[in-house]
Amino acid sequence: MSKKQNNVTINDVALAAGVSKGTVDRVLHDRGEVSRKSRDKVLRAIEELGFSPNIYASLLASPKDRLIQCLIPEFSEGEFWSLADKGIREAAKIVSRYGVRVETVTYDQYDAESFRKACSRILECAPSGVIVAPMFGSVTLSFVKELSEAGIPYIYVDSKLEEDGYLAYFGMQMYRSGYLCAHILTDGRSVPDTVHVVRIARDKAGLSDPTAMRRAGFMDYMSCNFPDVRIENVFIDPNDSCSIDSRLDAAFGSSSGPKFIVMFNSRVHLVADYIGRRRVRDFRVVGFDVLEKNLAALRDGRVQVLIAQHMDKQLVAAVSSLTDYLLLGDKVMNRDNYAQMDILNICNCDYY
Amino acid sequence: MSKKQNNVTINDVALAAGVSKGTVDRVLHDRGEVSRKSRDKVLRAIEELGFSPNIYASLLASPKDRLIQCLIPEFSEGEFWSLADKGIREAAKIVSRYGVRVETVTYDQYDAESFRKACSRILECAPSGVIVAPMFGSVTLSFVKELSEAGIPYIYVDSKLEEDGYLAYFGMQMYRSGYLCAHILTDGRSVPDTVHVVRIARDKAGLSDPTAMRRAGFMDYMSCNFPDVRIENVFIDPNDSCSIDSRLDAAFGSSSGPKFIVMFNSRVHLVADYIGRRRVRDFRVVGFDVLEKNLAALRDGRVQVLIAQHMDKQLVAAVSSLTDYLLLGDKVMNRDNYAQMDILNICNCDYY
DNA sequence: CAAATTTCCGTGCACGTTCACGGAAATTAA
DNA sequence: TTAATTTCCGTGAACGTGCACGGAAATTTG
Repeated sequence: MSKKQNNVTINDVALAAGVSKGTVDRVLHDRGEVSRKSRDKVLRAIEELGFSPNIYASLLASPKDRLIQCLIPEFSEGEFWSLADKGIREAAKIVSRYGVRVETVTYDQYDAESFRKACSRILECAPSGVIVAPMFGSVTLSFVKELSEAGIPYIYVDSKLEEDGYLAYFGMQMYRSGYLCAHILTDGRSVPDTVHVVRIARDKAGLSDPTAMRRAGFMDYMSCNFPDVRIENVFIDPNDSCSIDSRLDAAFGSSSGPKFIVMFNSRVHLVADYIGRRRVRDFRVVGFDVLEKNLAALRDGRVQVLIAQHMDKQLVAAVSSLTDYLLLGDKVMNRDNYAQMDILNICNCDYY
Repeated sequence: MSKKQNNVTINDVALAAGVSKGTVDRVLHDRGEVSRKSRDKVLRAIEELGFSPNIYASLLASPKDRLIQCLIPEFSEGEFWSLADKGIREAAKIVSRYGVRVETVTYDQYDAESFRKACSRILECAPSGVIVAPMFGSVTLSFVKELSEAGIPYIYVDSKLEEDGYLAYFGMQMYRSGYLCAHILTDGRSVPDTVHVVRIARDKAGLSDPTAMRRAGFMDYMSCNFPDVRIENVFIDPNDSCSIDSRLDAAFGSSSGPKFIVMFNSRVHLVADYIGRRRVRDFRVVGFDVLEKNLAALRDGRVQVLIAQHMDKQLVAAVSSLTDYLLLGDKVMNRDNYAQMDILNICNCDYY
């Protein structure tokens, strides 16, 4: 463990180029006031000596107050987005060592106006970087446009828009996850005539359904591999809790054969509860996301498989990437980071 | 993005405690030569002011040449341990920004003497930290003992020993993985009378078999859930390539029913090749690890499921953790980091 | 050619730690 | 009491970069 390592400093470069360190610094940061000739000499010297700046000295000398703001939907304890917040808080602890603060800003995912307001609050704060889980396309577009103009880098999580200004994306491939869901539901089994897709979501017009692509992947797999199986959608209003039983009774009541059920959002535990209450037998349920309630259902056999992404880890990764970018400047990161699709069953879920 | 953030410096502490910064520094690093009274005053001042040292200044002022050495088995391109090396190289790139160098040191995993030599080479280098994939228990024990005495922290990967000096562990839970393997092989299917466990490994005495616990988990699941199914071991010498066909012919040749096959190390592609050559039909093969050859077999249906761990990510995590520890000093890390057991099938393997 | 302006560049302090050095204060020995 | 130790502590120079300041050199203007 000897001393020193990269001896070549800004001073060495200055010496080699026959200028002062001030000039080298100006070249390094592209802030002008340097003649062509000096610039070339400095650039050549940097190249020859293999100089790369000492990040510690650099960070020490420019102690900016850095703030990362994360814009995600509101959540209650145990809900899907609380996992994201857990990741954010974890990341906050880590990057605080580097002098970076992290804040969570939430909005009502069913209210575009609330999203808009959260956006403008963030723009007022003028943070060093932003992480956003977008729900409203057009609002998001104008938001990230303003961020770009203010020179604030941003990262998408959960889903992303078809534009090109983002620094990185962390999320699942929704279509593939639906395809996988269908495979897991059916592979190696005798599939009943009807498969039920339970859809518990507020059905407001104009909202882009984040699970639409997932449903598409599911349908494609089924129509390709089981063209004769009927896919029956069961729509349920999440606000009307007593409608769950009646709607599911109506859907399942008639037949007594095996029931194959899938759900595309994180609320499969509601179906599991129904199964528990009604003592349903001979069923196969595949759902998404590792909420506590879903895990409980997995453990006692009311759900067979959960397809999960590590939402918390994704946010840790997003915050860490953004921090790296903020501190180290260049993008060592991948731009698109697709979350792993984890397959959880009763056997491996305790080790997730 | 205003300036400055944590104004309280070592000087403020010194002022508040009525001593000099030198004394504060001595207290901070526990290097003695401080009276009880001064020590208490400093400690109280730190507490009151909520002082925490600026890591950049700290790192700048103590430019040690830090080296992490990683001790893993030798490998050829595409083999299991080359994935680990890939992770090491990736991590090396990341942590080089922090002035930390990373080296891979390899040994012959079938030759204890080679392992011993690699250990003493590392001890000579006196690196700042070590990551070790242990294969020989007793040699490893004396190795880590010497590391401890030299004050060199070490991290286990892949497997760990029953001792208490390690900084962290990154690896799979072997027993659980065998249990999961059995579940995946059988769940929801009609299981044949005989299940084949193909064991391709050099069978030298005195070597601890890293897959022994995995096999135990598998056997426990089977004897619990399918007590009547016979588990037939098929031993094959990896050096004698032509023995593969004859041994497997002997094992499978007689019956014509469905064949259930598992392997506990990463060489399931050898069985897949046999299946391809012999055009075996009606089989279910479950194996481990995402080698390129295994993935190819998964893609064209010669293997149904692979249970995988992200060996590369694990090593990235291990190197990063060790770097954090080396640079930041305290252990923000978890001690035991159990790798996720990923279930790969033909449907999701391309997105791994 | 001198003065005014612009372009360019060197100097030196600041950032907050680490640590060697030397010396003051306290303790012990003579 | 003085000298010799030992214990304890303050001082100040690094570490390498960022940036403000002021001034020299080059250019333009009158």
